[in-house]
Amino acid sequence: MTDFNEKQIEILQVAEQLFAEVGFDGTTIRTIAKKAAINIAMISYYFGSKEKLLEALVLHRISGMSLDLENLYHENIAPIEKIEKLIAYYIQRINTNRCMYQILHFELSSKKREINLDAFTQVKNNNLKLIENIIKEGQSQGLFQPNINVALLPPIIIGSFIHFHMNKKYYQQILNLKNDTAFEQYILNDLTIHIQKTIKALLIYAN
Amino acid sequence: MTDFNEKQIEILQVAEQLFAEVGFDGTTIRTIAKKAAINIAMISYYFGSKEKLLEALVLHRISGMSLDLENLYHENIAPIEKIEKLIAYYIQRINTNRCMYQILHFELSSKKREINLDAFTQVKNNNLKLIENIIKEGQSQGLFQPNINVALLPPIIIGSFIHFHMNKKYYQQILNLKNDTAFEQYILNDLTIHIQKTIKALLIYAN
Amino acid sequence: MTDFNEKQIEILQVAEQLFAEVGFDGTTIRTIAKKAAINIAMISYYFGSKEKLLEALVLHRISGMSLDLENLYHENIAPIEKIEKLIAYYIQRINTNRCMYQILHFELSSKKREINLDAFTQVKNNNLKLIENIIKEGQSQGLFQPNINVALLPPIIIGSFIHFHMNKKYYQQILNLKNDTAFEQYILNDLTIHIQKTIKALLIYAN
Amino acid sequence: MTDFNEKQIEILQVAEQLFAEVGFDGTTIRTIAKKAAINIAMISYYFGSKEKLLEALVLHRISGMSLDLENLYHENIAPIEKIEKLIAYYIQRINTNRCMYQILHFELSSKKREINLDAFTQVKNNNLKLIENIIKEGQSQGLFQPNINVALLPPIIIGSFIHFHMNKKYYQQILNLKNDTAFEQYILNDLTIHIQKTIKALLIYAN
DNA sequence: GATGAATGAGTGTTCATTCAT
DNA sequence: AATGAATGAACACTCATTCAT
Repeated sequence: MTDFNEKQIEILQVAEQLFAEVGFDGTTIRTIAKKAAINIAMISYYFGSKEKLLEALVLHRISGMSLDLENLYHENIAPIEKIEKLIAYYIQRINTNRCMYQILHFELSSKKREINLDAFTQVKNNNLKLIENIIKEGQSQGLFQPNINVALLPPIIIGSFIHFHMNKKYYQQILNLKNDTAFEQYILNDLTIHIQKTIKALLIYAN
Repeated sequence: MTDFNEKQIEILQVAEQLFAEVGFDGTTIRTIAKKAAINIAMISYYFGSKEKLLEALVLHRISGMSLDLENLYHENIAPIEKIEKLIAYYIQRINTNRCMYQILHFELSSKKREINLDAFTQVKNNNLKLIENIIKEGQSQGLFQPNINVALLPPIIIGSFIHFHMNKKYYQQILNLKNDTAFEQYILNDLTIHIQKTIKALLIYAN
Repeated sequence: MTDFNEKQIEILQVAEQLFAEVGFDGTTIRTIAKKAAINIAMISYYFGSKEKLLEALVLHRISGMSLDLENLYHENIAPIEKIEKLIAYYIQRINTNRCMYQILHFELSSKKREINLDAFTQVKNNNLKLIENIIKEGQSQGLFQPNINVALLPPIIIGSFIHFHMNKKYYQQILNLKNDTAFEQYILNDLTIHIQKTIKALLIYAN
Repeated sequence: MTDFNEKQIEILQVAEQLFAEVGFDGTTIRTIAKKAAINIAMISYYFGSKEKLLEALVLHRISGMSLDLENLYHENIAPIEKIEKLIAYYIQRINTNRCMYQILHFELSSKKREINLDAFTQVKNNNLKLIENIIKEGQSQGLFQPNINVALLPPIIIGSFIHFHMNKKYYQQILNLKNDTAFEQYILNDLTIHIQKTIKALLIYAN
């Protein structure tokens, strides 16, 4: 997948952080160059242009956003447990790739650039398929409700997480999370449990 | 609240759309000026600077984002119905203020500018309080589960919506929504119902 | 013709000299700005871009390159005298517009830029027509040879002058012209006479 | 004369064409390198710098621009015929070396670079000497006029040709020369005859 | 109160050249 | 001998802002 050298990787990492923190337009190649300790010309030299750097970055990182949980489906545990595991893993995965999600969120809604997001679509399809399979299994066993709109489950999981993280300062305040570690812990514990509970309730509860 | 003249309102409207579409950094005051058919110098003249325009915009629009549902609480209907009504109203309200949400989402996570978002915090607190009251009512009647993390309900509602809308193209494709109207309709019908169902299940279902 | 303000005229003059001396590509807008004592941004501001400055310059100056000798044709002197007067005036005119000729010579043969030279074509056509009329007059009076290729007369006049001027250093040396004044004088006297003599011989001499 | 290897020759050829077409400043070493299918570093490596490449090119090509017509002088034909032959040969020679003439024309008038053009001066002196000898022969036989400014004959020949070629598009249009071949043929026939006629008239006609 | 003209700082990019290999 | 990687300097241009009127 990666035919990037050490310096290129360094540039990609720095760019990812900056694009996430201050946006693509808010990031100058001089800032990237300084932070990555490379010459300004290197970005054009390596990637062609600032915009192509973004494209390269997205392509480079997007593959790692797929849920590689093929074996989860075949585990000998109840579907509800699979869902729990999946959500926990999903959230942890989003959390890891938070920067890229931030970048993509902006680019998806921006009418400014037209970057190729086919790879991202692929990832979303893969993840959706995985969820769908587990749901179907639970439905065939009569454990889950029949009328589940599977396509709208990722929005709940991802959306809740992203929104929670976007409003970090607010939630740190009202939930009395005094530092970043506490916030991170809250995500991996309370928020995860909350989302698990929510999805489980939706799957099981007959309305 | 508004001591803005006609031209200023026009600028704010144009700015809101552009900031939402291409971001703050991606928007030039020349673009705003051209679209609003005013002189370039007017933005600095009226608002002080581009950044202060953003602040003025946020302040100007944020008040309208509060859920004005004081009377809903006192309506003589079951708490579960109140929740349903609240969610429908909430989503419709977010949908109306979509541009501003987009802007705020970026600014909240951006480390670039330090704009005063106290008013937004206030709105969030108000909305949270409203939800909390209805939940408590339901709980006191033994209709809702006791252990509800109320603070995490808005993330589900807003987050799901925002994520759904951010990935508009993707969902239009997989849900076969052929135009913008169909997409809008899907939000106000299917997505709303889905979120209502999710929250209701969470409130009622004992895990 | 000119809707340029004082500063714009200044820029055009400086640009003309520099484009002629070191070429368009050899001239930087910084050099122009410094020499014209204006801000770098002014060139883009006034003319749009460096290339558009060139176009504006050509358009601005080209009209002055037409031979305004309508009355010469109606003067009551022999055609041969008209030719003499025309050549003297022509050379003096080219000499005055030397910079622009230099620029145009390069642009005409350059495959790099595609600037609109219709106005220049017009000028050439006008000048050619004027010469043609005088020649025809001389021919109808039996003074000039009948088979004159009129279109090839300007190349002799202009070409000789340009080539002479291009090789200024060389001709200064072999003709012992010790300074610029002497060189200029040689052009207006000896070279002019030489070209007049050449054209006259061609028109009169039967081969 | 040439101690250049195959690759160097290739570079020189490519450079000559590009310098003529888009100018020295308009040509990048990357373009040369790509067209000559060599590494970018090779130009500096072989020639020292881009500027030194130009000098090497001029030196390399300039020797071939001398009129090698020593035997013409001793041919047993009338001086006027010698002049005719010389002009035809001269024009054909200039036409062959057109690219180099273009380059030199720009460099001669450019105040940017200071390249050594002694070799070119030598060539011009040689050519002038040759013409001078033939003229003197004609004068001593009483065939040519006595007061001929020999130094101003090359400007007529070269200048006319160069100017004609510079304005290729214009003359193709007004002379109805539909393609490059027709244009080339016109040069070798009509233009050559025109210049021959002009010079002959000047030499013979008593004014 | 309102604006056209003007500006300095900063943008992404390209340049000829160098250097380690 | 030859080259891919790398670089500092310079490029044309755009930016938000200011100021005299």
